[in-house]
Amino acid sequence: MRGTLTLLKGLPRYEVFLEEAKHFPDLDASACYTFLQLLRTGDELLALDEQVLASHGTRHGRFNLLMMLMKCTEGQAATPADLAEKTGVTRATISGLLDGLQKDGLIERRSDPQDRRLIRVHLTAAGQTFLDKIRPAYCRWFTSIVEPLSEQDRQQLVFLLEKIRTRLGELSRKGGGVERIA
Amino acid sequence: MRGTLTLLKGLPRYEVFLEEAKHFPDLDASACYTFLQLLRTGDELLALDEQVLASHGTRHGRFNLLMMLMKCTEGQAATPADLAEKTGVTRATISGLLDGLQKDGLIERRSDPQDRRLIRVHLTAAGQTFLDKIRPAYCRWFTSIVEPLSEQDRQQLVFLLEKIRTRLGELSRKGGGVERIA
DNA sequence: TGACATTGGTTAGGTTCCTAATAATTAGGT
DNA sequence: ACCTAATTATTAGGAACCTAACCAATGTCA
Repeated sequence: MRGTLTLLKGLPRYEVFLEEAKHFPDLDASACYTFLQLLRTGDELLALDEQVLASHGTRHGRFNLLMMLMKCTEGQAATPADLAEKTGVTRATISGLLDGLQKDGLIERRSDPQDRRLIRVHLTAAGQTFLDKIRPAYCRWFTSIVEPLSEQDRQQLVFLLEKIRTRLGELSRKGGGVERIA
Repeated sequence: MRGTLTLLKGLPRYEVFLEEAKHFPDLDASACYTFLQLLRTGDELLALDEQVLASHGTRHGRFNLLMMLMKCTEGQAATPADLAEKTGVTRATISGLLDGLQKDGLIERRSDPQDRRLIRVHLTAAGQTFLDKIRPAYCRWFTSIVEPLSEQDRQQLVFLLEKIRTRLGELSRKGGGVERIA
């Protein structure tokens, strides 16, 4: 959060492939263009999201974890393994994130008396306060992102992305999606 | 590249916000849903792309750098600063990436006799060979991603993403896009 | 009861990114 | 010419992720 106009990023390998597409007719130009646009949008969105979170003193990993903890208040408190599965990172990563959050007093680790292998992770009052402070601004930010899209645009976009995600799911179940298409 | 069915990832804070949207009517549910879908698709696409590159023995950073070097063959060879700007990472990161690529013999650093501060980065024959070997498979992979979309779908998707990216550009020029919207 | 695999959390070590500080070189102004 | 400012590449140190290896606690089953 220094430069503020960093993040022009944009054009890593994208344009290179686009140029390729002109010289090699066997390369499907529309596929190339669509993929690149998708990849680039995702990249820029993630980067800006990270930047927004950073401006509030947090990061992707920590924010996800806190949000997940807030959700899991009913019933037994979550264990690190639960959190790993739900946030999609490894248990080792959770350990590291919890260390940081605990040091900042946002979460607490309590060992489970029933099963002494388990750790129960609790959001502290400070953690809850922190989330309550951030969420309104975060909601405003993501609302402003999709603001230029009409209601119909949004439905269309969600529909198209759903198709892509379905495809991604198919491919990732195989060996990374490359060997499969021989 | 071990688990092959890793990458279920998916649902970090996304669902949590979706649930929020029900309880707080001031939270625009369609904006929320669209944003989350976009973020998640981007995340999954990037992750799978990384995995595909890894299966060919490379990674995002290195691949982008090599592709960029391949493009910049005409005229003076690129300097690390050029590459940093064009690939959208810092110069420090470029230094690290070049170290790795040089160790693997894919690039060469030559100092510029005119301006002795400058380093000229050259793709070696091995580097070119490496790229030539990877690109066809990479093209097949990304083609397969957008394959389920019709030509019209693709145009529509690119159009919508362009709108989003324009918005992202506007917001990132200000202070991360949050302070601006008071 | 005792071997044995399984499960949960952590640690160790590596990677890619970042920011900030550094040393070397060039450019500008007087 | 000389002092200062700007610019280049690099290093140092930190964060978030990963895989692999580890130990403790639990479950299983002869």
